Amino acid sequence: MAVDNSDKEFMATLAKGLAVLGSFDKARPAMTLSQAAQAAGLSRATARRILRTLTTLGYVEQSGRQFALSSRILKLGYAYLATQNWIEQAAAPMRQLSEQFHESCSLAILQGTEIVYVARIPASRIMSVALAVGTRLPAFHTALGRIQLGYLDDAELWRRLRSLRIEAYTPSTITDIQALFDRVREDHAQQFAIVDEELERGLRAIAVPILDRNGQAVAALNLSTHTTRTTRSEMRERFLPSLRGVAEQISASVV
Amino acid sequence: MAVDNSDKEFMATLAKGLAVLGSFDKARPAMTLSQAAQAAGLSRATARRILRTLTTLGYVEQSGRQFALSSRILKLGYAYLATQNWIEQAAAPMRQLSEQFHESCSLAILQGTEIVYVARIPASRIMSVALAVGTRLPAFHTALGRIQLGYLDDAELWRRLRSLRIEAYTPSTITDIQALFDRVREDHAQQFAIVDEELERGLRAIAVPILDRNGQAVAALNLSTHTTRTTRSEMRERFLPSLRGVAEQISASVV
DNA sequence: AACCTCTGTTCGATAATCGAACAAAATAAC
DNA sequence: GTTATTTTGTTCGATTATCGAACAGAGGTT
Repeated sequence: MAVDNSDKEFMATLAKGLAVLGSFDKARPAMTLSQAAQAAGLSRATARRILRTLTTLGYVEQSGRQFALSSRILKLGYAYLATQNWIEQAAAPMRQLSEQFHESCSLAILQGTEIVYVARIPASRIMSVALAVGTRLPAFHTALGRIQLGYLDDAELWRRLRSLRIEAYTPSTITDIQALFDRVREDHAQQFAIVDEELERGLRAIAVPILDRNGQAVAALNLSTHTTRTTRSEMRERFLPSLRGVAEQISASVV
Repeated sequence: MAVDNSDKEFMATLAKGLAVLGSFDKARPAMTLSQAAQAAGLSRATARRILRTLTTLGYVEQSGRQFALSSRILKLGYAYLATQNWIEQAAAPMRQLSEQFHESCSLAILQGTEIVYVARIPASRIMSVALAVGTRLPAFHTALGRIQLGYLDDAELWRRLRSLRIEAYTPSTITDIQALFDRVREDHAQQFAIVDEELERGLRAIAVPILDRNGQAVAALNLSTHTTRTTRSEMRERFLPSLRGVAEQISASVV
């Protein structure tokens, strides 16, 4: 774990504790003491002290030799959402949008080269992508990310492009960084992004930005579908007007 | 901040860091250094080191003299959801239920004397209660909580009742702890709970338990409505069969 | 029963962390 | 613009929190 040795005020113990918390994920829903030590890059004794402290505080639960996150950890994530009124207020209009088009509707914030989902209304379908609030996806290969990246200046956009670890998730993934740059600029000009199958076969999504009063993107809103259900032009013609309407509604409550 | 002095392995630095993180909330979306020190019960120098460490790690953002949670905290805060497949898989059937009855549908877990929402499909209505995942509400005054409390033995149920700080949220709030106990037992016997206006005027909800393979309640599922739209008997007759059906579906994916 | 893996505990050593005190910066009041 | 007040940044020696190797104990597998 990278520690900022130059800053004597940096609290390594806190960082280690958060590293342990952050090592639980979908692939590792529960871990033994030794597994957690390995996942967080710590000694067994240190990991043990951290896990026992987290258990005492209620953020982790121990069951036999297995440690797992407690639902109390949601309080930390919720605190962020609770401080963003506009996210709460987005839920109902997003639901209406989802109902109107029978597709999933999501709200996400750009963070570095990723997006993080802050609200999600799943489609009422058996074949529906299950994504929870908190999920992170690559920004350059999602409509939600691409439209927000368009609000960065060229220097910052290139900086993030160069830091990207390019991965071809599907045969459709754009991997040339100049092509990605151009696409971000085009999407910005038209004020919406459509991304097809760059992360997953069959997945097509359209997104528009949520703007603050200074005209800066603070988030993006999307509708996603399967390529067999909706064409790109159908998205542009049928989905986009309503998506823009709801985005403006949400933007109005952003401070 | 209460520190377990008896346990020499308890990591107070980690606990202090989490106390600072936990001091951000709806009432305190952003704080200065001194405010955070006060809110977390720490010295200014300690709070400063913690906030700067959290900022370096990306969980907090500094803007001038103000510190606020960063959206990156969602990764920690919602990692719990990522570790629970059954919650992800619940989203689509919950959405279908919500569509069928045009009401909000929620999934919540009991924790002490509170419930914490882990999934929510809001009704497609302008007058819809905005509740985010992570929201906590009193268990004894909600259908979601009352039905889960029914799975505790008498001793544990009384222990939690006695620790309850009774508050009359509305004229309809049950405040007599014997009456609450009786109601929990009755609801358990009938395997569903209906709660009317105990937390908020006009709010009526019906909930059923989500069971694990040992027949223990791990969560509860509800549908909520406004008292003017749906009567208690309509809930029992129209909502309950479908609610039970979806609850069984969700229970099947709980491990 | 033997072996292997994992966890619990302890200790002296190290360095992380503390917070008071003072300097510096920002804000408020006039 | 000036002055006063409030808040934050920085530093230091002191304290103690934290470290991890080593060993004992527990649990699981063969």
